[in-house]
Amino acid sequence: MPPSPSRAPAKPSGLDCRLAVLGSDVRLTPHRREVFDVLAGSTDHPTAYEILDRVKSRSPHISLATVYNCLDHLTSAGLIKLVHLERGQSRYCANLHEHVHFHCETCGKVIDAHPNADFDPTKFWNLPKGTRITRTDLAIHGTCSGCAAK
Amino acid sequence: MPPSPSRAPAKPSGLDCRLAVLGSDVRLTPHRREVFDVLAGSTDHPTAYEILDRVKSRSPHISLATVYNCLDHLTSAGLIKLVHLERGQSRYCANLHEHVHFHCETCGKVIDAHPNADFDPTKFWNLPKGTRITRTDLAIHGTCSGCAAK
DNA sequence: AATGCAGTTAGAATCATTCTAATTCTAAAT
DNA sequence: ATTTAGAATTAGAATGATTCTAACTGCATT
Repeated sequence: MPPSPSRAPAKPSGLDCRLAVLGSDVRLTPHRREVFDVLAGSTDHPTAYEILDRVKSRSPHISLATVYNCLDHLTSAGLIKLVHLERGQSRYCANLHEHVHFHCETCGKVIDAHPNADFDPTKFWNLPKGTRITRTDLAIHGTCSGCAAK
Repeated sequence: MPPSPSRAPAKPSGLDCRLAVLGSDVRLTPHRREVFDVLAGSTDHPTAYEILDRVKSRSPHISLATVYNCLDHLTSAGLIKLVHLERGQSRYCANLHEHVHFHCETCGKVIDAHPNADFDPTKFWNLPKGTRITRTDLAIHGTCSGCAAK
């Protein structure tokens, strides 16, 4: 309904830009773009509701259902990642570099940690023969340096 | 306040047995024991609701709220583990050996995989100095050998 | 026996997410 | 330019998972 205000210049229309990643692709509609941009500009792993809040400043009429919709599309296209650290709300992350999530059990903060060496899960764990791995999610729980200092 | 810690050997009733693990302890009430036993006898990472179903054969009147209650107590005592692999229901696991979870995205099955080498997360990821780790959760997603064969 | 408190319960309440049906928009075909 | 089919979007309802509430039970200490 909100006919996007400022459409990108070159394209026939803002809708027709696609981004191919990992073999998949998504139509980057204005809302999907905004959701993606908001997430890409966040380092705090926001929830769907927090993303709604942030997108609202640009698209005041966007609905929560649309945010979920956009997030689902972006996730299945591999443009963002879904993170489950606790019960309750899912969190999202646009950092596509290989990384793991550190979750502070005291303040709830989630920090990305990047690898300093090659990590191959099959080196450490015995998976049944024939298993195919598509992705690994490592969550490290504990106390962040700030909370530990107190 | 669970009465006196100095309650020695002779157990006046089934309620009074405790199990100390990792510094924490729980009163193993009959329900908590049953919930624990059901989980310990399962290898499929059941949800709270599935656990309710299984406990019902022994305690037909147990309620879902009590199951959640027991699971929370057992979890915070370190007797069982909470597993988050997907949106939706949490799953529980009584395997306390170091292991990771393989999640088949096709059939939904969750398989425990055990280590064949020492795994030290700090060897691979740069965490801010001062971070304290209490536990790590590694989820490996993919296709299990059965599904991959098809 | 009286008291106090943890454990238990059913059901209500809440929270997160998904679904539904109506509507709007886009892209391709006329 | 118009039509058309299908995708996107919406508000609100519905569902599902979990937590909360208030009442009740039963053990354990007084």
